[in-house]
Amino acid sequence: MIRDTIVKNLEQAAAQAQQQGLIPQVDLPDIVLEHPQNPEHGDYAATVAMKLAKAARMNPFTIAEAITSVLSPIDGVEKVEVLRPGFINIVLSHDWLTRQVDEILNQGIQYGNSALGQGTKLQLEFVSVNPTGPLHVGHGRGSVLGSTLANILSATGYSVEKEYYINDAGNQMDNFFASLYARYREAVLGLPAEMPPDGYFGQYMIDLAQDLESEKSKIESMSEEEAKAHLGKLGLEKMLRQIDEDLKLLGVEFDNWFSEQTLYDSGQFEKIMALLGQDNHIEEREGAQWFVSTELGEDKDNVLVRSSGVPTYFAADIAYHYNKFAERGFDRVIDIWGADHQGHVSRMKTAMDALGISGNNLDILLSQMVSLRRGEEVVKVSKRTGDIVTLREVIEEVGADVCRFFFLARSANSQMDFDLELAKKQSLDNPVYYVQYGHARIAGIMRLAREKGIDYSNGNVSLLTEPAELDIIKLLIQFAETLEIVAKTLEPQHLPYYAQDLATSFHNFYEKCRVITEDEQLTAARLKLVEASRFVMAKALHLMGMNAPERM
RNA sequence: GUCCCUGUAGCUCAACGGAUAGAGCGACUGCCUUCUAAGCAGUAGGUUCCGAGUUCGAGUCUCGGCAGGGACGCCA
Repeated sequence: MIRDTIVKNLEQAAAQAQQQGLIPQVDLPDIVLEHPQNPEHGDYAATVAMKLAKAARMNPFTIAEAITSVLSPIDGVEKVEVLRPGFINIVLSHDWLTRQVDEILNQGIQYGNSALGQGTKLQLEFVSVNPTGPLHVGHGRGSVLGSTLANILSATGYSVEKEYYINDAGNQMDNFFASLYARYREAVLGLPAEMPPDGYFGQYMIDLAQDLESEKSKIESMSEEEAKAHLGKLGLEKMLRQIDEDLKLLGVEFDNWFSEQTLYDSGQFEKIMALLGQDNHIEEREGAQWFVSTELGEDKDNVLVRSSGVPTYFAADIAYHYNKFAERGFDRVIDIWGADHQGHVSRMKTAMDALGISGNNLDILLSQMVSLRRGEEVVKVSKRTGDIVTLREVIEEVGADVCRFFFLARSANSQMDFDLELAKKQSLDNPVYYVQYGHARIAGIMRLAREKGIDYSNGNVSLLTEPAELDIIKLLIQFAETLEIVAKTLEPQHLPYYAQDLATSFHNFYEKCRVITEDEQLTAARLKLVEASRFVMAKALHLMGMNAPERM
């Protein structure tokens, strides 16, 4: 990327300026290039001179001049200017810019990819909802976040595996089994039954029981324990299948579904307990096994194994994460959790440190709560009664693309209102369609070009001189930068905003510059630009898991 | 009480410590004999919750308030 080239050259120039005694030998800050808002300030701007001013005890303007005076020429850079108080503004050359159109066409669908991740083996775990009920909107947010990050991290050179962790062991499973068995007795066997007090009371449990009606004769011949286990196994499978289907509606798929139960079956759990015990991180109190995390800087200690002998969720999660790093060899792990798990973040990292795995290799993103609204009316959600609006209902109501875009465009750590009314009412003027319409217009032009049999392969891109044309090119070359920003910050909202900017600049171009005209030379050049825009626009949409429609 | 997230235009939200804080929706004014008007151009709309501090420079960092949400269990 030219951005990297410029940074490297500026670094060399700064070092050289120091060697020549133009500026004092102080530590050089990382050189950061930004895109100035004001086009008069060039295409890139460096602020290094201002940052050096204090340590160097020099006027930033003088520092900037010193650096630029020894800066060697850079291919693609036309002009380097120093402006008060000490900005180094960089203007790209017209020739280099237009050449990028050919470059994009050469790279095709690869354009925008980078080697940033250097093949780092990375696991992204998200959703991981307990399979005891259907997904709701909040889960949709996490799943869109996760799948989009996975796409972008793959494009930026990480070797990514997407995983869903199935909590198929422990308390909530017992509860689920007991609830299902009770519902089955009532709904299928017509017998009295008592739901567990903290059971799952949603209507879906009754539906689930009725779906298993074909098991009736088998169940009747079984003991209660056998029946519970049998129904539970089938019910769990059905729940998982439903979750999988709902996620697929949103365009979310996993590479691996990992069962919690296997941690116990494989001895993984025993292993981490032994490891922690051996380093004196475990103490027994009142019959329970405690992780002495206060000694590692945590606010409190946490139970790993209850006095009943049943391990806690936390303990299983430690074993699970140990498995990710130590057994499966991931270099880096990213988890996406709901904000209600925030209290778990710090102790999880601490546990990793205790096992000799740096918690720094574990990133935990929290996706904040989503509340549903219908205009002024707040859509009430009650977990206890199971009275929830499911993710599937929302997708069916507003569409998967709208759903994905709305979730993506908001930073994960902001709570959001999802207004169903707005998502639908706006549907014709909404940013989602604005972006997709940009792609459809592009496709329309290319379609016409094909119908007319226009060969633009020899188009001369240097004929692209209109500001509207150059604006698009400048945005196209920012695509890879945007993907890297997302990969570094793990904040995918930059991509939908980029896509909107690109759509704006294309719509503007469309209005000002007719592509297919009598002028064959210009037509060919512009078709190249349109085709390059199509690659990038389609890729941006696909990375977000959205459709890039040919027509609308 | 402690900890985490948030507070930016009427609404929903952006903005690696940089130059004149931006989009979409909503409001108002223009633009369709042309490759799609699901578009374009323009106008109005801001004490970035409040107060201190750090610095050449703060919506962004620090501290203290205020407001909303969340977490503080041998639940997950």
